[in-house]
Amino acid sequence: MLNRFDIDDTLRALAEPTRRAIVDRLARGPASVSDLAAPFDMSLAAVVQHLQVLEECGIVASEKVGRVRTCRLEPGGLKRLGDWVAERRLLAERRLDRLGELLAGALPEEQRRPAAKDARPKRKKTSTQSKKEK
Amino acid sequence: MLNRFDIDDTLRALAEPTRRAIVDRLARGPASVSDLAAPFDMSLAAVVQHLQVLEECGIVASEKVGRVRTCRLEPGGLKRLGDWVAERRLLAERRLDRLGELLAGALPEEQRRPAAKDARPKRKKTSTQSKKEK
DNA sequence: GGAACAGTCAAGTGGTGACTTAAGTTTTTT
DNA sequence: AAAAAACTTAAGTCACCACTTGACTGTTCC
Repeated sequence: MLNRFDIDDTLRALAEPTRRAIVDRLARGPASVSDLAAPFDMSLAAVVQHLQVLEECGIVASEKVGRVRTCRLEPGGLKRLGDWVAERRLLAERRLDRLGELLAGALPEEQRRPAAKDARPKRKKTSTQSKKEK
Repeated sequence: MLNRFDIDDTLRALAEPTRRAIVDRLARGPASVSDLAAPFDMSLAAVVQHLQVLEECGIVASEKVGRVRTCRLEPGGLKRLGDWVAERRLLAERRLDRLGELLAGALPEEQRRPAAKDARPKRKKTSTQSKKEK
């Protein structure tokens, strides 16, 4: 229920320099829409649109009082992204750890193939292996 | 150095479901281009293009041996994003802490950070340009 | 040698999203 | 009451980007 925000929206929101600059500004404290718009060389309407995007994915919250809308960072927004990143890093790192143990453990110095699913006959062709990347 | 990658590319790369799915797959271990492409209902060329994007921002690395290109996660890629997020979260949270202390009135003034500068201008007397010069 | 495999390259297309301007609303100031 | 401030909404434009197709290169298998 509380997770009506998904990571896709979050990442798309932050994949934009202007919106990231807004986040940077808001990390230092709340601000009005006009304050947020001031540094940018674009229309106020454009900044409002950016704010809508940030709000729809839960990174920013705002509240209107009188004619002024005050925006602030919503802590949960960045947390969700941080968690997403941490998850993947952990997964990949643990995999590497296991691989390391495997390598340290029981391997002769024989040339090792990357965890082949099926054993393929190593027809070693000693000739030039052109590794042109790119 | 190794920091020719910037956060903009990283975030734009991950702001795309297919590329995130590729990252998820690679978090479980290396895979060939065809392996990566298999789950998707799109051309191989499209997947290759996604991989190029992921590689250009340092999230994925790959190496070609024979006719097979094997891709893997580059740990630094996700780390940089994690750091970026953590920075902002920390900034925002510390601000909230200071605010909380301030409200509680529990601090002798000499221990306080000069937070006054941080207080937002309630009113900008110089209501200069509501319209930009452009 | 030739077929199948694994990927690469280039050009083209459609949709999305970041802007614009222009007109409207609500609140505050004078 | 009128004007100004601070947004808000809508409609339109344009560039970019995800994806396609098709032709091509290099490698492995029979």
